[in-house]
Amino acid sequence: MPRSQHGKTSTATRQRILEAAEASFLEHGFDGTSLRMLTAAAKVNLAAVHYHFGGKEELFRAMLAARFDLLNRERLALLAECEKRSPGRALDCETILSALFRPCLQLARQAREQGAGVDLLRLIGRAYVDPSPVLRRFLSERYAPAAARFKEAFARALPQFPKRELSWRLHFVMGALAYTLAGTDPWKLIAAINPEESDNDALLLRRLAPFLAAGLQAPLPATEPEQATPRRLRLMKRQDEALRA
Amino acid sequence: MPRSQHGKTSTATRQRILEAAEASFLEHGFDGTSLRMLTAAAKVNLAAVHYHFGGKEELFRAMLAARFDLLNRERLALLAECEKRSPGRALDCETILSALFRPCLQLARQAREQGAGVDLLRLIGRAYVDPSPVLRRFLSERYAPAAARFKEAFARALPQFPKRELSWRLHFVMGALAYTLAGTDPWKLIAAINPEESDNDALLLRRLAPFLAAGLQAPLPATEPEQATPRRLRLMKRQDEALRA
DNA sequence: GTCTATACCACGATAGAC
DNA sequence: GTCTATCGTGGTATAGAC
Repeated sequence: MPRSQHGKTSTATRQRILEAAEASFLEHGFDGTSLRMLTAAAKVNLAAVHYHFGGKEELFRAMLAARFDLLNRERLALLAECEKRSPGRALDCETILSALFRPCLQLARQAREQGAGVDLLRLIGRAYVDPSPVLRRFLSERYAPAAARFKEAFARALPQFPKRELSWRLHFVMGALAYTLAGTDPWKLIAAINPEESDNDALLLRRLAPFLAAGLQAPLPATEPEQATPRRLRLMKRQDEALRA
Repeated sequence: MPRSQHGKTSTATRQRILEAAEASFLEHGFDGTSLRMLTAAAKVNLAAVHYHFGGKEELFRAMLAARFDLLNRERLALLAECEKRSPGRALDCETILSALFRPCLQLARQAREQGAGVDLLRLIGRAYVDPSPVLRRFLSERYAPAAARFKEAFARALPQFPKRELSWRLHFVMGALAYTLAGTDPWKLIAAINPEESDNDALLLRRLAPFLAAGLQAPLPATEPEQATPRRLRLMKRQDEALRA
C-alpha cells in the first residue's frame, strides 16, 4: 500500500482532498460524507483518496490530526505560559478555560484570514460531537495526554472536589463547548445579530466561559451523592410514580 | 403509499422493526444504520420497512416520536405541577431543571423494568446529538412548543438576564445534557463505579443539575459583551499573537 | 511515484408477483 | 401483508497508463 513521499512536487491533489474533506465533514459529518461527492468537489479521481490516504477513515484521521495537533499544542503552550506567570499558586477556572477556548478562536481567525473555505470553529465542534466510533476513538486516544494535563490544572484549581466529581464536571464542560461550537442553528442566529462583524465567535465563547466557570465551582449537592444511593433513590422513585398519577 | 391499519392482528412486524431501530440507532446513529442489518436483526424482510413506514427517514421519525412525545408530555406536566404548587412565585432553576431531567430518568427506568432492549437515557442523548439534518429538523420542529414553554419558565426564574443571554445559556444547558447522556465512554465508567446498582443514571443527573443551575445563575461578564466588541477584540488579537511568539 | 479506469459488493429505494 | 428482483449509488480494491 504505497504512500506519498512527494519526491519534489505537487502534493496539490492531497491538499485539495483534505480541503474538500473539511468542507464535507462540516456539512454532513463522517457517515454522511460520500467519497464520490468529495472527490468530485476536489476535482480529483475517486481512487486518489485511497492512493494518498488509504481509505475514508484514514483520510478523516489525517484531516483531523492536521487541525487538532496544532490546536492542542497551542492549548498546552498557553496553559504552561499562564502557569509560569503565577508560580506556586494554582490558576483559577476562568484562566484554564480560556487556555482551552482561545486557541480555538485564534486558529479559526487565522484560517479565515488565510482564506480557508471552512469555519474552523464549527469544524472543531463537529469533530467533538460526531458519533462515528472511528473519530471518537481517534480523538480520545490521540489527545488523551492533553486532556489529562488540563484535568490536572483543574484539580489544582478546585482541590475541594474529589477526582471523580471533577471528571464529570469536565465532561459537562466539554459537552457544552462541543455542542455550542457544532450547532448549526445558533450560528445562523448569531450571524443575524451581528451580520458585519466576523468576531461573533469570540462573543459566544465570552458568554460560555462564565457559565462554565460558575458550574465548575458550584458546591457539591447537600447529600453526598455517592453515599446517598441506597434508600434515597427508592424514595425518589416513589415520588416520580406519585407525580405521574 | 399504503399504511398499516392493522385490521385485526399482528402489528408484531411493525413493533419488531421499531425495537430494532432503537437498538441500531443507539449503536450507530442515523447515517450509520443500515436497513439490511436492522431488518435482519428484527427478522423481517427488507421491504417491510418501506411498507410499514415508507422509508428509513420515516421509520426513525416514528421511532423518535414514540419516545419523545411521551417524554415531553411528562416534562410539561411536571413543570405545570411545580408551578401550581407555588402560585405567583417564580420557580427556581433547580426545580425547572429537574422537570427537564426527571422524566428522562423515570421513562428510562420504566422502559428497563418492562424489559426494553435499549437504554432509553442514552437513546435520548443520541437523538439530541445526532448530526443528521433529518432528525435535527424533526426534533426542533416537533418539540419547539415544549422548548418555548421551558424557556418562559427560565425567563421568569432569571428576570435579570436579557432574552438573548438566556437563549444562549439554555443552549449550553441542552448541550451539556445531550453530550452527557449520549456519551458512551462515561457510561462504561459509571458502570465500573457502581456495577450492581441500576440507578447510576440518577446519580449522574444529580451531579449535572447543580453544575447547570450554577451556570445559569452566573453573573454577566463585567464588560457587556455585546457592546465591548469593537476595540477590545483587536487587543485580544494582539495578545493572541504575542502569546504565539 | 502519481493518477485513472473499472470492477466488486453492500446500501436505500421501488415495482410487481404472490 | 409479505417477498423477490432490480436500479442507482455508496466504499473499496486493483490493473495499468503516464
